[in-house]
Amino acid sequence: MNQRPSKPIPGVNLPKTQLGWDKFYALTGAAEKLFTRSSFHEVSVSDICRAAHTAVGTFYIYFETKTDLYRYLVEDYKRRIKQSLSESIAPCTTRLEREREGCKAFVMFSVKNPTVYNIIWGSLAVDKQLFKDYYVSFAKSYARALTEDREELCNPDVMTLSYALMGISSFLGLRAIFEKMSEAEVDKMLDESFLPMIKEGIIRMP
Amino acid sequence: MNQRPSKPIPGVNLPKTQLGWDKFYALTGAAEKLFTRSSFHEVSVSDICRAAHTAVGTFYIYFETKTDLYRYLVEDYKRRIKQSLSESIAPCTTRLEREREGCKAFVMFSVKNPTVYNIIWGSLAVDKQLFKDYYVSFAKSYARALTEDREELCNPDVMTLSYALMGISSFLGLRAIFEKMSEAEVDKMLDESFLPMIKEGIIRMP
DNA sequence: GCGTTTATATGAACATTGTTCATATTATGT
DNA sequence: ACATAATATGAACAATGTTCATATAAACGC
Repeated sequence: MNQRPSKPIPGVNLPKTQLGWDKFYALTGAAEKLFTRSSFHEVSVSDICRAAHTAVGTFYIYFETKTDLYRYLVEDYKRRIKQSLSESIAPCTTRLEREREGCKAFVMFSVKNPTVYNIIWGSLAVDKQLFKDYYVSFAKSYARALTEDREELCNPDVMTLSYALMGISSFLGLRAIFEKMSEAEVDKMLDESFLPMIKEGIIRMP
Repeated sequence: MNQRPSKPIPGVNLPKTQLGWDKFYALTGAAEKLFTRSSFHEVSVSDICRAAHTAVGTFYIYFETKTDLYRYLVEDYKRRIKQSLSESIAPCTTRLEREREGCKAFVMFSVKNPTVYNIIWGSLAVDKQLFKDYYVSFAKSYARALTEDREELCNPDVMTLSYALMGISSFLGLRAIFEKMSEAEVDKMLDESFLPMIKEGIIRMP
């Protein structure tokens, strides 16, 4: 389930024994769970340690600050989102299908991991550069993918399209969380509203 | 410049004398300035009070908690954004124009007040309910407005449209901040990419 | 004007937080 | 089996959000 980080993360000291990894994942898992219900400043380090059955000192072996644990969660979510997207898009053959399945993957990921918004958008309050890098890099790879399917697009401005599509997915995911949507409801929203929107537009022209 | 809140805000005790209002705006003004550079958790109540030349006790006359001051700032941005939107949309006669001018108003507001993302999205790291209330109420009023122009829409699902359009505006605003766009560049993006998108869609259908 | 009440100002004091540290225990390599 | 590195622990510290008793200023009735 948990995948060990490949590249080093500033402020995070990765364990070197199995016992260490157990404690490490106990801490990150407990933190993620606590952040789902409460916000960053409502969760204390001792809350996290109590939930993970560790002492406070152990926390500071692996994370230099409480913020660094948060930074680790950002990187981990980024990896998981990209993986979920590439897996769901893989079998698709048209851009339309890729947009539908990509949007669905993101929305369902959001429903299953509502904390993703706290982590990604909340990164604005932690490290603005981290936040900007996240979306700029996401937009670039999105634009690259759209360029490959450019003959299937109405408009050649793939960068604006990328931001618009990221915005749509992000806010539909937000709504899905707010309304605790089931997968069937998400499918319905995508088929009855999202697909018509990207196929025909929003405003009916005479 | 400052406009006194009309409706009561939970956790905020509005002043009843001129001296009170002076201190109140000194506190909110200092806080907004401090939150532009640092995040909610990095700014202490004593930082705010020092910048506003008030004692800590005075802070707690007007705000029950530090979070309640933040809540006031969110409400103030909401009011300013809604005002900017309604002013820019007022002269429009079609839904298409309203979407263009509404989107432009939001993007230009973002460019002129980049802190808006720190405050609104940062509210996730402060009070999740505050964040949810902001977007749920925004979506509702957006959907209400779309319903009035329903004969001009391709699709009757105004709630999904609201979230999608909020997403597009939000992310185009984000891009405009990242790339420090000028008003001319924003106009170009809206005319060459945003308008075609909502008029004809994104995927070219056979 | 004067007296009373309400509103506001103040910073020391308190409880809780993020963080550090000295010390004890466990794992690893030879 | 031993030495070294890695990990575990919770009491102690500095800083934070908040409260409170006390002092000053404004508002109001007469």
